[in-house]
Amino acid sequence: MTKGKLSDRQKRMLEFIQRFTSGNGYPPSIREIGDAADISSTSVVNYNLNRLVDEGYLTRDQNVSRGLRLTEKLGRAAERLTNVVRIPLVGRIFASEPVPLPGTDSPVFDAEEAIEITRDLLPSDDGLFALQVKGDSMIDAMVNDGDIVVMTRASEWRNGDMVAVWLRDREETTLKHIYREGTRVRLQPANPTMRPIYIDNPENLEVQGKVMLVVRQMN
Amino acid sequence: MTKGKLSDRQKRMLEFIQRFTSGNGYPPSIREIGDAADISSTSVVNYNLNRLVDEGYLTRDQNVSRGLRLTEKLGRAAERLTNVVRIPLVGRIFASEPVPLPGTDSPVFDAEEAIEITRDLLPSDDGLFALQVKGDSMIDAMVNDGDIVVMTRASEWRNGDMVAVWLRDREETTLKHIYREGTRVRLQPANPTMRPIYIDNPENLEVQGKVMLVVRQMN
DNA sequence: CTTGACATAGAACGGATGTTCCGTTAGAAT
DNA sequence: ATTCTAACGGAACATCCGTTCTATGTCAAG
Repeated sequence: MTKGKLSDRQKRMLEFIQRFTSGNGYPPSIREIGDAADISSTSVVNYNLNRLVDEGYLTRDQNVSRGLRLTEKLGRAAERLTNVVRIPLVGRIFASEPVPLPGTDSPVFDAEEAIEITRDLLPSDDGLFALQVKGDSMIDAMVNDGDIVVMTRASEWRNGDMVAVWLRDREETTLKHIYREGTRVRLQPANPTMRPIYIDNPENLEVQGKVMLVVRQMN
Repeated sequence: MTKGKLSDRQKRMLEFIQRFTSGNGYPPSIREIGDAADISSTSVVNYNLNRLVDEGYLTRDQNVSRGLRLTEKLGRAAERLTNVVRIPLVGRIFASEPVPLPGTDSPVFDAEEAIEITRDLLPSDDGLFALQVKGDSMIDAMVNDGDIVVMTRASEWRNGDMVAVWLRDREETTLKHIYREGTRVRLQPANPTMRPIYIDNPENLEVQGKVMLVVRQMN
């Protein structure tokens, strides 16, 4: 075999490994590969698997059944797998109520509802939760009824962040860009035609989360 | 065990199976699960695996080493792989120019720039392309500068759809909800506080795509 | 108390699966 | 012709790994 080129057998093997793995959720055994690629001897399969390792298409774990995985050179299965973040949809967000926060207890698989977001849309990937906006009260934040807002629980914020805040005196939740200006805080609507709110008493301000992403689905 | 609830052991097992599988590319063996979940007996691991099958968290293949896979209830590797749609980012959208449409020639994977979206956010999955909004001119559609709009090329539309239209007489692109009303067409801004536009002459109206999804990333 | 369902532990069994060894063939180089 | 190497086939071997069986403890129902 010329270096860098694959024989027909090896191509069939790779193809089968890809198909089998994505179909079954686990890789094929040596004998299963042999059957699929018309190779009667397990040693030959083993031999060619090692060639494929040499060429950088596979990695193998010694003495482990089905202990192979495709490298990035081919299907980026493992990569894509981690490219999706599962975010629990913990509730709805109204203007008239504080943001419902997720319990710290709930592991991922207890969440009844969740949405999946590709990681490249998000800067970080933990402490995330999602809320569905109910009502038209967030239109000054350019957020519609039905939109899904993905937030981090982090209570620290930097100038310009869009945050969900609970205003104690007004008893109101809003989404605004937040800026510290000397002793007071400016809450700036995303809609540039609308006026900011100024908060002089920090007691009235409760930052409940930082908005990372807004998703709007048309039906 | 109460039906529908998981014991601590079972949670540990699931968590380990997830971690192991995504880390190694193949599922763990019964004994590996036992070691990780502090279970000395393989039969107990087997027993609890079957319970997890009963609860719908797993499927198993008989007499196959590492023959496990997580079900959709958790998020399955192979499924997640196909659960991502790659959408070409074909350009930017201005108010002052028609929507740039993707060439029919370019296959998905040749696109230099693309975004990946999980399929459950989208009703269909072909003929999709994405545009980044430039400028504040779409704020009446509740769409901000920098937002990404995912559209279908389909030129047919139904009442209530949000579409990208090119208005010939005004030489302007806008995003509006569209309604047929007798002989004329009503273009309704998403922002409920704003007034609709009425188009009497259908010649002036060119529907360039149907908006399926709007994504806003905060930096 | 007795019973039965449930969860667990340990051990043994046997099939599934990776590994190794030996022999053969084909082609290229010397 | 001889030699070397890559590739292959078959079989035996060792062990990895799923399955099964028996025994034990718990707890609520009868």
